[in-house]
Amino acid sequence: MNATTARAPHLVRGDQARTRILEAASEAFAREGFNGSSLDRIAKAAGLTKAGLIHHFPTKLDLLRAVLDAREDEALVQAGRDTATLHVLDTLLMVARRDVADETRTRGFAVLLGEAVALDSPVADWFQGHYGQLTDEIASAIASAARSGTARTDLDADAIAAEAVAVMDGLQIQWLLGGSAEAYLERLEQYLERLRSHLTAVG
Amino acid sequence: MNATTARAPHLVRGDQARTRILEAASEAFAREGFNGSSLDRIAKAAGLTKAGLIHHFPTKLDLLRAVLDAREDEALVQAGRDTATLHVLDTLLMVARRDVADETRTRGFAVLLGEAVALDSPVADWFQGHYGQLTDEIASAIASAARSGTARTDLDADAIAAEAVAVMDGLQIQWLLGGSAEAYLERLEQYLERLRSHLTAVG
DNA sequence: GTCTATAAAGAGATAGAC
DNA sequence: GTCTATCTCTTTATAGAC
Repeated sequence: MNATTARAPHLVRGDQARTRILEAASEAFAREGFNGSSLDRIAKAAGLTKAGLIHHFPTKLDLLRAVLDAREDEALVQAGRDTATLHVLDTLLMVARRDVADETRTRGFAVLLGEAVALDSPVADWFQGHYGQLTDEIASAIASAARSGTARTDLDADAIAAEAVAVMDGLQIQWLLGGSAEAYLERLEQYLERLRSHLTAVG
Repeated sequence: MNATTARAPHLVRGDQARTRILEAASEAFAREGFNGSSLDRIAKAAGLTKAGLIHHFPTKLDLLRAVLDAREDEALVQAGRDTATLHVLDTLLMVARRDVADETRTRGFAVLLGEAVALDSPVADWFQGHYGQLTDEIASAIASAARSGTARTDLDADAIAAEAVAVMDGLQIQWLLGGSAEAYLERLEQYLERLRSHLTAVG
């Protein structure tokens, strides 16, 4: 799928420096953003010099793209997902719980998302793809549930999916800006419950 | 309230350079973010040199704070707001419409918000205050409506307010990342209608 | 694959003339 | 209030040794 996951498994083990760099970069982005961070500091944190880092990632943008690709939301993409029923809503809550458990990574991506909103961002397309995939997955699950009689049929699955993703993102911002993780999860759960009621109510 | 609005009206007219700088900075932040922009380019866009800019805003951080303070969400804060009834929901839609009408400014603030999520951001407190004021206003309106019998009493006004703000922010991100402004407004309206039904339904 | 050394450019901020 | 000139520091990236 991407550069990271496409690498043969037997090569991953020998790639310790690359992994250390990616982790250090993710932390740096969470602390200072992409534009605010420097290759020198990231390299030092990863335990090598800037020139050593450049050997693995020729430009700073290459490093950013590698960090993004290394994420890839497994929670929804990998096996175990249920893309045909309203259990997607449960999956969303699981994704949020994992985000809370790994605050640094989540903060890093939130910062990168913010920077990607800038007009000339070179990674806007990455986030567009990321969001498109997520909302499509949710929307198709809702539509599928409607077809199978588990949900009402008089609703706009795309709009509902976009709204659910929006609530996740918006509440996550509030959490990262100083709110509590508990409030984040509680409010998301409360919203999803209400959404489920709405989706299963008789039209 | 802040440095900008506190300035006496008769002085505003003589402050053309300051105004031009703030506008140029807002545009620059929307294009390249805070960390990605430079005082030199902002100054040139405002029609003066970097040293001339520094005369008005001693440091880059001073400039950022001035841009933030120059916003101040009038839509909810100024006269005309209705903080005691569920008309706050209509006000939220009006705020979104104004945001759509001034995309550059909205994008600039979305980018700055993203950068503020970074751990060591010096303006995180500004956004905390901004969000706190907005959600408090909405929450108190909902609570007030509940007391007066216009809304049910068995709900968590703070949670609902936070959720509404989250939907606005999340949908706004989707719009700015490449979605259409129409979808943003339609989906927000759809959510607010459903929320109103929920708030006024019998508990 | 990692290093030292260096280039080349750009950043924020200061000093002082006008 | 705006300018020119400069300082100082940091940045990304390259060259070439080991």
